[in-house]
Amino acid sequence: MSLRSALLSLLSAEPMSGYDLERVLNETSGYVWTAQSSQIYPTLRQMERDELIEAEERRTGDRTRRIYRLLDGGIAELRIWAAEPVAYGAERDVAHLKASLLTLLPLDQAESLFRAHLAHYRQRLMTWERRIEGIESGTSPILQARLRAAAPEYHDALIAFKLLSYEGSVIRARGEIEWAELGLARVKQLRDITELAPSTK
Amino acid sequence: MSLRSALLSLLSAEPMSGYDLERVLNETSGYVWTAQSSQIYPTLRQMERDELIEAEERRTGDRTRRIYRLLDGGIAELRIWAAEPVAYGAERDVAHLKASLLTLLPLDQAESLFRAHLAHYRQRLMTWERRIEGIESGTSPILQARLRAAAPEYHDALIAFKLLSYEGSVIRARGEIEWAELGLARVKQLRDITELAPSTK
DNA sequence: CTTACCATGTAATGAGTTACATGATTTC
DNA sequence: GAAATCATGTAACTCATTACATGGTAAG
Repeated sequence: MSLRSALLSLLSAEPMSGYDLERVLNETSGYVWTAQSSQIYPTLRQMERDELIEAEERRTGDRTRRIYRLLDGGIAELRIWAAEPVAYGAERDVAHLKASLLTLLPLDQAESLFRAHLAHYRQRLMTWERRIEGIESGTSPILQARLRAAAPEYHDALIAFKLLSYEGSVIRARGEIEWAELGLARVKQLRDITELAPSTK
Repeated sequence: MSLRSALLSLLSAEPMSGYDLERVLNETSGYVWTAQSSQIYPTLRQMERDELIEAEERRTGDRTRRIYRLLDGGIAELRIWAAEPVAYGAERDVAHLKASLLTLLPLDQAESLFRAHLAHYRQRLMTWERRIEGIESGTSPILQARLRAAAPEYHDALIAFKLLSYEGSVIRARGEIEWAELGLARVKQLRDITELAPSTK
């Protein structure tokens, strides 16, 4: 149900096509959820059948776009879902699993795992920080749409929670960077030990 | 392939049954991966067919246990998998997704989401910290098995990487706690604003 | 006129969850 | 002798990924 909620959430800002939703979900907004078109389009059709959303077909020459609009049922479902307590489940992380196997590998490969981890999350961190700036400076188009659609007394809350969402990603990215740096330090330590070992023996 | 690797990794410490593997994976070790028995047993059978592991059947009275032992092919596959770069994919988090929808809910419900988040990760944090103590004090049975199986010159690396794996979980839990506290602070702020609002109008 | 991007999907497969099934052994 | 826990699975289903299919429109 999470993808449905993510899509409904985006549609609560403004009506959009499946193509738009995919872009906002994956690129532009870098949301806390992602999906590919092959999952998005069927999900939209299903939500349409469930009367959560409604499509308006728009023609440009020979091509048809389906612009989806949120219905009352959709808002209701979104509210219900958001209010349900989170079912905290298993935490799985391939990078951390690999880290636990590093004793099987030469130290160089351990090092490159952490370097890649570091590079990845530094990149992510930059992305999220730029988004936060975008919200603070009012550049974010989806937030602008949201603010237009909402009564002024909700603007503070809208901005506060939107920021919070990205701040969560920032905190996480910082944690992963911290961990990767710890990993690199430990690899260095071990390298020093093994370099000393032959002479000690 | 991650579950296979997690299982192979545990079997590299010592031979175990499917039942043991489930317990170590989920409870005892609180590993960076989890799975239920319904997924573990078929996976073991498949790995047996692929000649990565080998089962020895043991009878206790009328009951049969299958004790799996790692084969050379299993170690090889584990090495290859660990050396492959991590395919960093989509990050999905239901709690963070819900947080982005909190404008739809009364502040009380926003608060309870963060409180639940806080409670959950405080619990987790305690678990991981206890495991780290267990490794440092040499109480962890699976680490003991690993150390028995490995040459002494690898002991430092074994402990260092095992610790690192848990430290990653600790860093993460701390981050989630930080985020939840930030969320609670923001809810409080908003509550103050909305309480003032009627008189301002 | 060709490349990039717009736009919507289907089909097959894989990974993981939920629910169910079955029975033995140990512990109190 | 009842309850907990040991022990191994099967079946149905959901969610997500990968690969494919198809064609239109806009920009250079």
